Amino acid sequence: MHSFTEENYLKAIYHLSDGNNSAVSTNQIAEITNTKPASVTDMLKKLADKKLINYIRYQGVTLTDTGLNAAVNIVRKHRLWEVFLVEKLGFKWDEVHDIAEELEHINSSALIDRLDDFLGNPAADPHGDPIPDRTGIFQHKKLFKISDMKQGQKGTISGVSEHSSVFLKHLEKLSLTLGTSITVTEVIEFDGSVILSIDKIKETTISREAAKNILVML
Amino acid sequence: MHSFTEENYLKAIYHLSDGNNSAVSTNQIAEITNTKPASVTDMLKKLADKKLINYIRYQGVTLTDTGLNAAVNIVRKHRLWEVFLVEKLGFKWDEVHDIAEELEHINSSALIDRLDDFLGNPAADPHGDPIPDRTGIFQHKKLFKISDMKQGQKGTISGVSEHSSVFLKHLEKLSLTLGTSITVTEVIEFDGSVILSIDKIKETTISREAAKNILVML
DNA sequence: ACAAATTTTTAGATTAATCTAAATAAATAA
DNA sequence: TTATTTATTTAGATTAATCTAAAAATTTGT
Repeated sequence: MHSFTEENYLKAIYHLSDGNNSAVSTNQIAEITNTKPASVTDMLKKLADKKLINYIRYQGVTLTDTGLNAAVNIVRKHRLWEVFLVEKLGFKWDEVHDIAEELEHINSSALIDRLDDFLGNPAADPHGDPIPDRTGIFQHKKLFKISDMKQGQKGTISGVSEHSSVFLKHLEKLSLTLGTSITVTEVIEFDGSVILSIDKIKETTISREAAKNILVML
Repeated sequence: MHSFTEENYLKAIYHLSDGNNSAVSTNQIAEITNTKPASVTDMLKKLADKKLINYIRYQGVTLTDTGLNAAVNIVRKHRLWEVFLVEKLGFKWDEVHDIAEELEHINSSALIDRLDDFLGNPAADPHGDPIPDRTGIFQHKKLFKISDMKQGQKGTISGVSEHSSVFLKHLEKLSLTLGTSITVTEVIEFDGSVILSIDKIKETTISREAAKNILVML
């Protein structure tokens, strides 16, 4: 198995390459793993030796099949644990990230497969992110940013692309939680703010920044 | 917080000191942590510096109040996770130890207190070991080894003092699981074997070695 | 296209946890 | 009580993951 640290690097590379397996830079990895670029270089050499990444000096990295597999498995564990924390233990969606960050490193496929069944094989985590099945396959629906919607378009909030507690609490306060139906009433030209009607009842204005991070199913 | 490794040493010392906080030797610790005595000495110095243990060279160690507290907390987490694995995920009692060994290091009191409530604040784990409450207090009933029982005595199986998978599977095969009522039919003088009647129906013979590791409530 | 800025890597240290081999202290046994 | 055995500690190395400072490669801007 891979060390706790190696797993965190694989996960970081996975998240940074955005599903496309596009090349990721040393500095980007350093940033999200809270380490220095020099440390990242060391680890990249190690991961390359283990054939988990494709690495050429000065040219960034991509995950190999093995590395991608490992990364997807960590993501699967993270998201299933988040569902457990929210659905079974009653945590709020903004409280689960850090705990899941620890739980995702527990190593037992029997555990995770049973947990998956116990939770009813959920398709998405509490933030709407898709959960890969035990073979690593994602079931994703196409989602759109509110910031890309035009006046009059309707949709159902189905995900977020920013997971910070402040942002999630903010959304909760505005009743912009998963499953909520919204219609774009107006897009303000001045600053890109968006006025939404929620469940056809109340109206709210959100900043362009917020609109970019809320994902809807049309 | 304490490192994963420090926690394992504290737990080892706790288990070895048998609830009495009696002094534990370097070699004993090395044995159950699968390390060498020299490594243990190094760690003991570190734990002593952190005031988690009372350590005088060549004289073994005991836990300080802080150290005891930390150890009991790990035990609490281990046992609650075991209940979760058996009661909620359907694992057998002989399958949960290793997984709980990993889960016990997850650090979040919110998590563990919610888990405790979710499980209905169980008093004991799947092997009958008592689970301390969030303040560290154990609720233990007095248990007796079958090997100490006399002919004719009755009791309910309420715990085991050996947790290996082989032993637990063996007990399961003999229907000697927690909650089973037994009566000592006969104690064989020759080798200390014990003949039991189970639920007043069938009879089984167990070795003295097995009898020493099954605990009953009279 | 070349100088300047940025990114990445190398070199050399540090810390935590471990080890082996040797030295020392304590316990045991003749 | 002295010699032997056993337990424990010290000394000195090793490995994984990190760091800072300096060097090298790449990218950018004029």
